[in-house]
Amino acid sequence: MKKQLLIDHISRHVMLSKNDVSLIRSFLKLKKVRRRQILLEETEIQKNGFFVVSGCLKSYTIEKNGFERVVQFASSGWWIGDMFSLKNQEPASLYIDAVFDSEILLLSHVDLNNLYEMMPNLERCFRLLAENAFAASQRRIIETVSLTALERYQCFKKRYPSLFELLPQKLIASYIGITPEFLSRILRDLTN
Amino acid sequence: MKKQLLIDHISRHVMLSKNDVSLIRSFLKLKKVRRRQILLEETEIQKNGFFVVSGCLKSYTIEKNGFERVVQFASSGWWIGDMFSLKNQEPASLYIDAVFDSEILLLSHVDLNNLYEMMPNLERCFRLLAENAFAASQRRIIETVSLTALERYQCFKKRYPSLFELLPQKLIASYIGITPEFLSRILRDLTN
DNA sequence: CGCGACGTTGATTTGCCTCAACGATTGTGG
DNA sequence: CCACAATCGTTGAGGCAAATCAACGTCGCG
Repeated sequence: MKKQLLIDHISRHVMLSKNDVSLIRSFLKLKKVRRRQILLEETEIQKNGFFVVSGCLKSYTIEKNGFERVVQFASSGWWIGDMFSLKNQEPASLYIDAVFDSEILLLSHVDLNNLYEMMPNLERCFRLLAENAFAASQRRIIETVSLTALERYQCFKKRYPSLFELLPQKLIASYIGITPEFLSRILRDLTN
Repeated sequence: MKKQLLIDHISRHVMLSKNDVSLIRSFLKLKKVRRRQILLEETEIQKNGFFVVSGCLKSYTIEKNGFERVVQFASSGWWIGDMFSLKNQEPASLYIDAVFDSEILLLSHVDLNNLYEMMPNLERCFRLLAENAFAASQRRIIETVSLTALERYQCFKKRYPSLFELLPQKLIASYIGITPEFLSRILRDLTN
């Protein structure tokens, strides 16, 4: 069943009792979303964390000129959200929408905090997740400022091969911080 | 006493019993470091997390051309480290050194994990810290790619006013991802 | 004192963006 | 099922933000 994917995901980090498992399951809600469907908008307060079962979501900002700047992709087995908004229940600064038709699990901020009280193990799991996310994010900052556009492209391809195959070029360009036109030129020059 | 600063820091997030406090204190080691003293080098495995009591540390990478790229500053009351290395006991990809003469507290990876077993509260504290660090890091990625050099400079000044006053211009330039020469030009144009 | 680190400035180059136009593909409503 | 719109990738011309390289003044410090 769909919820099992999340249980497996958590179990990879910490041990869960049968009780824990059914408790967690009871708080999850499955949701199907269609391509381009928006799940979170800027200034909105994010109540639920999103865990992707199938398909793919992305978080992004919209700049003055209307340009979408992708912050993160999340395909099967990944969490996504606006951490500031979720944690502090403040207005979000990110948008989140579906890149393809997707299935996701919702876990509310309130329920998660209740689960922490009941299961110190779960708190450990989310500590580890946050630490990993932070480390990856630090690495991305370094890469963003110290690599060229081509190097960032190759880096993305190597690190997320499955995403790389599915995503339109345009979104990859946005993620690595260049315009679609310039990515197109890079690829042309690469194969001449 | 110096260790109290860290206790206060933790107490801002979670409640600690007297027992907890003395247990934590027993694991801390105070260390004085001099300006430019290196605390962590690339490929080294980081055993201790660093909590700054006074002075200022920075983490950075060194690029092919020898250029130092600052990833993070940490002044009084901040943690700093190579999260990947610390968590997984893998070779670090960052250097850490002292910007000024500093005093820091060392907390070993192993001791911290033992403390987690004894104090679920502490695990909560570090979950919150990691989540905050991740959120801040995400925000920095957005700013890095979507703001101009001048805007990033003003952003830094506003967000870290105390650091801003102390740090040499060169290091601020490195942090916001430009050359010292270009920052110099920006400032000249700003005050004409 | 003399050296090294820092900030400044000029000249030149370059990586990447902007704007505009054009096929190819996708998808969608009539 | 076709026609038309929307989206995507591509290409060209031109422009700008920021890097590079080199030279020079200044200051703090050993």
